[in-house]
Amino acid sequence: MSFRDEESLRPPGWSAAVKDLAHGRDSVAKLASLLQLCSPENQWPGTATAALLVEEIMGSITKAMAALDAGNVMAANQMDSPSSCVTSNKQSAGVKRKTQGTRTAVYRKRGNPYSWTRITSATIDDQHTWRKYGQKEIYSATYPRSYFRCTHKYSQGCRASKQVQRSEEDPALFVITYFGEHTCADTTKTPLASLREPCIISFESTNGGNREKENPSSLQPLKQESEEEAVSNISSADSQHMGAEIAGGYNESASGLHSFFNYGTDVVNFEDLLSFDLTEFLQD
DNA sequence: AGTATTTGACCGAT
DNA sequence: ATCGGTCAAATACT
Repeated sequence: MSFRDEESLRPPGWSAAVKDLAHGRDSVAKLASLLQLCSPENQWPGTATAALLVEEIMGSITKAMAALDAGNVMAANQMDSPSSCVTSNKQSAGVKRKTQGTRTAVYRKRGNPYSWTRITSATIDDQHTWRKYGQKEIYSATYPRSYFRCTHKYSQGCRASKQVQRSEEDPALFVITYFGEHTCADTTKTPLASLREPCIISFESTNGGNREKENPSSLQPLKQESEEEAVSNISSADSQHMGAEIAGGYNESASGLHSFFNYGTDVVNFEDLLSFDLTEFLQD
């Protein structure tokens, strides 16, 4: 589909809305930069709250832009015939595997700006059920990355997914990157909404980042949702130990539970997180 | 038996 | 050519 075709599908004011959101995003980025200037000595009591609010605003903008984009994609899909899900030429020539649909849309995830990252040292309950569909050794990364999709991807067409990877700086931490919004019926809380639980945003590096306990009620009881098992192949013995340790640690003390956003340079660059490619967004 | 996970292969993006 | 995201058969688990 050409850019012009997509443009004609957009509702009136679509571009203006995107531009306004982009402006808001820039403003939030500036505010985040100001907050970053607050050293531990000169922080005022509302620093943490302000940081949380900044993150929430950013999340809202992210979701709004994602929603606009999703609507655009839906419109685009409606223009495509069902036969667009065809086997690639290579595939039909190969015959090694069953046919797979085109992955044109799938690969948009690489560099996808509509994502948010969470770092946690324990299993957390984001109120969604996930199913692991892959694990990959990542070049220049010590630990493998695990891939999860929403359990209701096929039953309800939920497009949410997440990636879990052990932190390079602190192997006890897990970096969880969420993609897409849950549209499934069992959604009771979005990952961002869950951040309304006691939680802190850190604008510092991982090593020096502020951490705060997450609501213990958010622990995930389901095996399939445990992040420590998500990277189980790092070392099965280690992960088993870890799983027991986390479970036991929680019962005895919640001190081991930390959940925070980190937009520091070591893990997630805040600018990167906010760096929608507006040009691409408008033309994609 | 049904469901979830593991893991090698496939293939688009860079 | 390489990397990384996804698929799907095989396997494990309940």
